[in-house]
Amino acid sequence: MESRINRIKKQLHSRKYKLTPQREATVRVLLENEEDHLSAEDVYLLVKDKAPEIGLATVYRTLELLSELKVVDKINFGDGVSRYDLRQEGATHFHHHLVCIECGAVDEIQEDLLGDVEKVVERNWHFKIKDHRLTFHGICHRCVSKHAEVEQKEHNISR
Amino acid sequence: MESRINRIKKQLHSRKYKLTPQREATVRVLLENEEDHLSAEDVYLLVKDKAPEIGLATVYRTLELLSELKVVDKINFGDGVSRYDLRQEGATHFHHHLVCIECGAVDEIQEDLLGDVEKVVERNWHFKIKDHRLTFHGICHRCVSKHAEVEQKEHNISR
DNA sequence: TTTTAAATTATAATTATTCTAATTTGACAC
DNA sequence: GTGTCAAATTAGAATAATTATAATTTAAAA
Repeated sequence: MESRINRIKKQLHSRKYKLTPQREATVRVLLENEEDHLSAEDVYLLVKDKAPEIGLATVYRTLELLSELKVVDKINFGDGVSRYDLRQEGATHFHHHLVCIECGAVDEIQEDLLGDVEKVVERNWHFKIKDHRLTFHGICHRCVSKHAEVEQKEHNISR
Repeated sequence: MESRINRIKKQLHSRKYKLTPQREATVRVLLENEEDHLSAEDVYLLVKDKAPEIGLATVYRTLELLSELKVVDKINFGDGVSRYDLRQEGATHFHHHLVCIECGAVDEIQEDLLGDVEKVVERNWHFKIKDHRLTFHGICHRCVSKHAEVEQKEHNISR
């Protein structure tokens, strides 16, 4: 964790930005909640525990800065809120998401599934791809197996 | 166009909704601007020409209703605005987008590029896919060729 | 035509995000 | 260590997008 923060600090410095306490607290919150998909408000509330004097505007500015540096990616899942997701260190592309329309869970796919598709797009549409957003909407593995259980029960009853 | 509206009317009726003049005007605007990616506000302004008494809230409600019916898809390209995009009749999935980071243009890809990827996701993640959102961010063919022109000019000068 | 649930309007309220102006601070030069 | 100053922060106001409310109107079935 410390080394990760140090590397982000260096990234900031190389672009003449400072790692202020507020920024550091924000980064720590993101690292500690790596698997979540926090909104600016969520981050703000969590950062307040570490640095109670921080303002919401600072959180927004910090998240925007981290987006610029490609430390986080900003994404919108269709509710009206932007969410911020840590990018894996060294990853050149944003990872993919599975959004469950039943329970609302958001799972991640770190594998790059789009290599072939991107080749086709670059060749056929003459479009130079810099990044992508890929989200699947459907039913997550937990809800799918919940359905299976229910069906099993119904089957038992009808015997 | 009329037949398309009639089919949408039937879709509404089959779910016990009415095709009010406001809704019809909204659908017409969407059909007339099929290649654009209009925000609710954009739609509102265009509908006002046809039906000046319409309110913005009605446009929002209508667009939400059309989303439910899968006549349009709601999408967000990262500016804070939701945009509404007509789905091709009979298409089971939303089409893909190319967003140019230089000129802001949004182009569409109607081809289904994700067939194979979706099979992999369903098999490996046990996720039942219902829909998807795929957007590429990069440089559109127009801007790419603009770059090429500039390079050509620079080359000519340096001769 | 009448009836009635559904839809609309105008406006207020809410929510997310950005801006502003005054103040504070991190980091470098001395 | 101290002074300096651009960069960053804060609090709060402003803006923009979207949704809710309550009174009124209307599409369409009987």
